[in-house]
Amino acid sequence: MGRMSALDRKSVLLDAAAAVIARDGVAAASTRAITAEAGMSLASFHYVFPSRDALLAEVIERTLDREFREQSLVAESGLSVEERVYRGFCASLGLLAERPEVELSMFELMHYALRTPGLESLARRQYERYWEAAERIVVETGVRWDRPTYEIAQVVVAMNDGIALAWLATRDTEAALRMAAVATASICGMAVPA
Amino acid sequence: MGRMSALDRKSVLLDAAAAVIARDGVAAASTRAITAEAGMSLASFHYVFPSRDALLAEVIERTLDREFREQSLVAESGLSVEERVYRGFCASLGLLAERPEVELSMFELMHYALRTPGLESLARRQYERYWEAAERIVVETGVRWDRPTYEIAQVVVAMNDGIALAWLATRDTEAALRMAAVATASICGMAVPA
DNA sequence: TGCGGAGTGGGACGATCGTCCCACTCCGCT
DNA sequence: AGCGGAGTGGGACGATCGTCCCACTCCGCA
Repeated sequence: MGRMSALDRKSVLLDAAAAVIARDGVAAASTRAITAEAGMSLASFHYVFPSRDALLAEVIERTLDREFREQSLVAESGLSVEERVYRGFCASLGLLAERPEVELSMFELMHYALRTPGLESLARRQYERYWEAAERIVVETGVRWDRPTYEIAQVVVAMNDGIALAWLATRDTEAALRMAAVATASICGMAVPA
Repeated sequence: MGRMSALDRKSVLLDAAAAVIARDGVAAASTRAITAEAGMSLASFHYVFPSRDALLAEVIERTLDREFREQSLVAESGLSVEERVYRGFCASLGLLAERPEVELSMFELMHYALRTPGLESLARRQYERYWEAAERIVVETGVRWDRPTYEIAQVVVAMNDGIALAWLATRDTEAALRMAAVATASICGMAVPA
């Protein structure tokens, strides 16, 4: 590994860690596995990060932040609310089917944070960011709702997570799509007709 | 540790493993930690189980089986469907608040199975048992539904999981109760009025 | 009352873990 | 051109992991 600034190295290590975690799980993301994935020596790790947990904390922030960024309720004009919400769930399912390991590692990271002393607050904060990101999407729809948008957002997140977990465990796409349809109806039941 | 049959020992070890996993997580459930919890020597472990993974597989079956056994939609007469479904979600939330570690370990075990070669099918099978158990409860309500009961059950499980995950991450009980209310309305929207 | 085998304890193996240390290299500045 | 410090590599530390082995105990049956 050639020379590079500590900042670049940090970024490379974070990417490598995310890759290892997605491929082999959090438990397999040892300092050695991460540096090997990044193609650098073991010493470089502690030159940039004080500890493995410090890196994992940053991985959690970075990974979970990227999660919802890729998603947005398709705001094509001419589509009904139901159509847009349903497409949103389907898009989420598409991402899931495309890269199951990534979504699985998302859950793992959350649980790792919940288990690790000093990182519990990180889990809480990240989940609240989930909610905020979802709320932003809910607001973007322009639909009027019969209750606060953040409540809608929380329900969307919960249903999305529940469906994702079910699919990860069973790989039953039909069931997931059915659940998405029910979730859509449930969400849209809270929309106030224009 | 005195003498006991291999079968008793197996049971004691399984209980000890479940306790360690609930308290400290799957990653901390080493053979040493488990045998120490059970108060027996390390050698006894491999006298009963061929490997750590073999024990964990049995822990998964045992633990997840117990999960839904404790739950049932309160079938008190004179209560509306909405009331019963909502109470069911609340009962689930009560269990969650009472022993968060147990529910957290449930998720962890599921993810461990999904990550471990040879145990993926176990995860799938266990989740399908989840569905079956939930369906049994749904059928017990005696309510008529506008679609197959197993579809209702799958939605119930997904919503329950989604709400549980949100609560574990944020410990926001108010939000969880709100989501339970929305989930209830969603479920009951699929009930056919008598 | 022996005796065989099921059950038990403690130690040891090699592998891997997170972390640390120190000698070395090489870029950027004077 | 030389020099200081940021950046790098490889090896080593103690701890812990899963698994194994062997000497030992003691119950149940002949």
